[in-house]
Parts: sequence; structure tokens; C-alpha cells
Amino acid sequence: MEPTDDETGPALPPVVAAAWGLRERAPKGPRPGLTLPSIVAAAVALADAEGLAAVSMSRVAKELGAATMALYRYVNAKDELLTLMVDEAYAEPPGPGGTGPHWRAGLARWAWAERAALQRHPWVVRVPISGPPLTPGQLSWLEDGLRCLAGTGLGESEKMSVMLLLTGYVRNDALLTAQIQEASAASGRRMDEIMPEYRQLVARVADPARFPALREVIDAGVLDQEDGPDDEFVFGLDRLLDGVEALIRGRTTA
Amino acid sequence: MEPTDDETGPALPPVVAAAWGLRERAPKGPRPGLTLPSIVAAAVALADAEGLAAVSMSRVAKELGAATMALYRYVNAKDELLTLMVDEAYAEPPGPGGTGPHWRAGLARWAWAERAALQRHPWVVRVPISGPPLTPGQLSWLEDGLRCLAGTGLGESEKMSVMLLLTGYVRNDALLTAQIQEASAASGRRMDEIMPEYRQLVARVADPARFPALREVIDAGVLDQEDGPDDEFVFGLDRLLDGVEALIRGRTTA
DNA sequence: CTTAACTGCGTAGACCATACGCAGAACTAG
DNA sequence: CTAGTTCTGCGTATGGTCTACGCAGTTAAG
Repeated sequence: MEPTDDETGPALPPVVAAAWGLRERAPKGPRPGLTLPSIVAAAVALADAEGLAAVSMSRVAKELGAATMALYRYVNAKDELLTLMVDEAYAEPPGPGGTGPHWRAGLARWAWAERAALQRHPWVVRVPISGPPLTPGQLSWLEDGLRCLAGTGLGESEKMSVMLLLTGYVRNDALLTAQIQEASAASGRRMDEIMPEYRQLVARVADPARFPALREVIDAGVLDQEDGPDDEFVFGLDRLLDGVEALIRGRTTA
Repeated sequence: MEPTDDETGPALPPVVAAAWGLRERAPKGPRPGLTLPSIVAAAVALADAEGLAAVSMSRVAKELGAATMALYRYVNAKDELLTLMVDEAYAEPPGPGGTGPHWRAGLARWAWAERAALQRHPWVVRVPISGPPLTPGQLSWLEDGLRCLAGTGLGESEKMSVMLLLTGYVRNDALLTAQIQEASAASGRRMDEIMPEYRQLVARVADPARFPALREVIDAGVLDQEDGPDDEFVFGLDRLLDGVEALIRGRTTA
């Protein structure tokens, strides 16, 4: 039988219900040997250790000492497992920052916290999103971010747009970092070997007549010095928060 | 024999050499029935029509009337093909915008152009990057972007950081759009059906006591009205360019 | 005790990338 | 003209993926 949608509206997707802990233990049948949380935990541990590519149904099952098909009693398809893994990674939101006029410090703290979470679980940004966020972890993060913007005079729609922009920035940074690290590992070279080599290759391939601006970058030595792991993140975050600040100033002044 | 690295430095990766058209036609052997550009074009057409998941070696070969393994005479591995596909998508850079003090208009034009390119080829952002950009298409885009920042007083390193930030924003927006569209297609619902349903689900699941800020967003009706397809992009781009403008003003004032 | 509902899982089908080696084509050297 | 070289196309095989299906055994209700 289909889940009914009575007057409360459409039914929750099963994976969402599972994430919120709304599962009725069946009265009959043998006691389950596995549990959904243990499956998700095993998959997360595996992804942390060996990357998302190592997370196959058979591999997760092996990690649990079960057979591949046993997992399908708990999860309808692999992407449901992925959704639950992502929500697990977003457990423990940063908490509401200091309230009041400290929106900028609050959002910065929020962004650094998301960045830290994504560094603990770099595979999260490789999971294709399957819809707008509905799971408890992701909604908690959103809640904590929105609270930072409480006293700013921004409209509710603008607050959502700011959060979308901010999380997009953090996630894109994490994606880039993860991909670079993966590529570096695959090629067997470390980053401090790659960058000087990259500068040489670009210099060889980029004809000065056709790429003058790029040539200036090369000649300035920008591609030689490898910047600290946080420098680029700090730069972008500052620009982004400056942009939000300009918006807020415009609102409160007008 | 390995490609030598003489005094010019390390050798170009073969796929990079191919992208720049530096391939010597072998004097012996039968005339090739396929060409690398035709293979790349077929793969791009396939990805445009059916998504990146449809691009398997056997499928591309079938599209060309060849056998699967024939492709491996032109490409060492599938990810080389993907690299060439991405560069093909970045062919035709936007061109240098108006020079002079119009950096903001120039960068905005650049961002819209990249967005348009990524909407023509939504699969591009799904291809994991395999290193810093070395192919002609991507470097041309970078060149055109850097030129917009010529008269701004920014340092070369800052210009690169701005371009990284900007392309990251556009790519993340494209990734989100592509994933949403994919999820919408997979579930068989259109966006104007999904959003109201989403609002109901969030409202059901987000306890007002635990999610007060989120509740305010819901009550304000933000999740009801579906915004225009460009609204979110415009908002983020404005914030981002405002942030860059603040940086530039600080540089020229100081 | 019967029956229903559930768990675990073995098998099999339909894909995927790609390593390897063979057959034949096109050119060069003699 | 012939032999050798080197390339192209591709058939086969290996080991991996997800998951549909159905069977066997377990638990509890009636």
C-alpha cells in the first residue's frame, strides 16, 4: 500500500522519514541483524577512509559481514544510502553564533564550520543532490545560518539567497580541494611538485602574443609560490561577506 | 620511447598535446578511419543529448559505427576523453570585453557567457577536474577574464583569485541547476510541482520550536513562489562583484 | 499449529572500463 | 616485387558495478 497523503499533504519520501527516525519497527518477522544507522556509519567510515568510489553496495556489506543484497532490505537503492550518508556528515551543526549585530562574525564562523565538516568528509560534495534539503542535519545547518541574519533588516527571501550563496561557496571550495587532492594522489605527485611544473607547462603552451594577461600572471611569479591551504578560502570568503555587507548597508540606510 | 624533457622542462601530458593540435600523423600504417576531433564531437553530442552518464566508451563507439576498443587507439583512458570534451565545451571564449575602467561590466559579461556555455553543456561541471587548466579553451577563458581586471590596480595574484572565485561561483550555480533538473526529471515532476510540495514537507518536518528562523522563512511564503530562472544567479553575482568592488576601491584609495 | 510478514542472501542479467593480442593495411627499404 | 615495420580496427576476456527476483528460514499473532 502506498503511504497515504491525508490532509497533512504529500507523504515524506521514505529516506527522509528514515533520517528523522520515523520508522515503525515491524511486529513480525525475525529480529533484524543489521540496522540502518550501522549501515550508514559503515558507509561513512568507508568513504572517509577510501573515498566515495570505494562505497559499493558489496563493499559496504562486506564491511558489515553481510551479503550484498541484505542491504536492500534497509535501503531502496544506493542513492538513498548516499542521501543518508550526507545527512550523517551534516550532523552536529555549528550552533547559533552570538546573536545581535554580529552577523558577519556569525556567518564566518558558520562557513568555517561547514568547511571543516567537508574536510572531514570530502566525499560529501561528490554526492549528487537529489532535491532540496529535507533531512535533519542539513536543515539544522540552514537554521543556524539563518539565525545569524536575524537583525540585519534583510527580507526572508534575501536571507535564503545569502545562505544559498554562502553554502555554495564553501561547497565549491571543498569540491575543488577534494578534486585537486585526488588528482594529485592519482598522479603520485605532491602539490609542491605540481605547481612549479604547472607554471612551466603553462609558460610553454601560452603564446605571449595570444595570452598577454596570462603571461603577466606567469611573469609575476604567481604560479610559483604555493599559497597556504586557507589563503584562497579566506580571500573568497572576505569578498563574499563584503558583498553581503554592502547589501545590508543599503537596506538599513534606505 | 618516452617524450623527452629537454631544457624546455617537463613533457606535456599527451592529452594536452592533443588538445593543442600537436600530433604528428604517423607515416606508416593504414589511414585512420576515426579522428580524435570526431570522437570528441560525438561524445559531446551524446552528453548534450543524454547526459554524461550515457557517455560510455561502447556507446560513443556505437555512435561512430566503430567498435569499443577502436577508441583506445586515440585516447589512453576514458578520462582523457572527458578532458577533451570539457575543452571542446570551452571553445569560443567570450572575447575581451570593453577595456578601460569597465571591469565590472566586463566581468559580468564574462560570467554570463560562462553560464551560457555551461547551460549548453550541463555535463561539464560533472567531470572531475584532473589538474590545473592547461587546455586551449580553458586558458582562453582565463585570459579574457584577466584582461577585464587590467586597469584595476589589483595585483596579479589577486586577479587570479578573483577569477577563481568568479568561475567557481558560475560553475557551482551550473552544478546546482543541473542536479536539480536531473532530480526533477528522475522524479517525473516539474519544478512548479516540486516547490509547493517542498514547502509542505519542510513545514511538516521542521518543528517551530527547534527551527524558528526556518519557520519564519516558510511563513513569509519564500518557498511558495518559484523565482525566475536567473534571479538567484543575478543575486549572487551582484554580491560577488560588490565584494570585488570593495577590494578594488580599497586598493585605489590607499 | 497455521499463517503472515519479515530478514538474509544466492543467482543472474545487464551494464561498465580496459588489458591483451591477432589480422590486415599501408608504407619504406632493398 | 618483396620483406619488414608500424600502424589501425577490434574480438575476447576479466573483474567490477547495481539491482530484480525468488527461495529459505525466523518470528510472532491468532
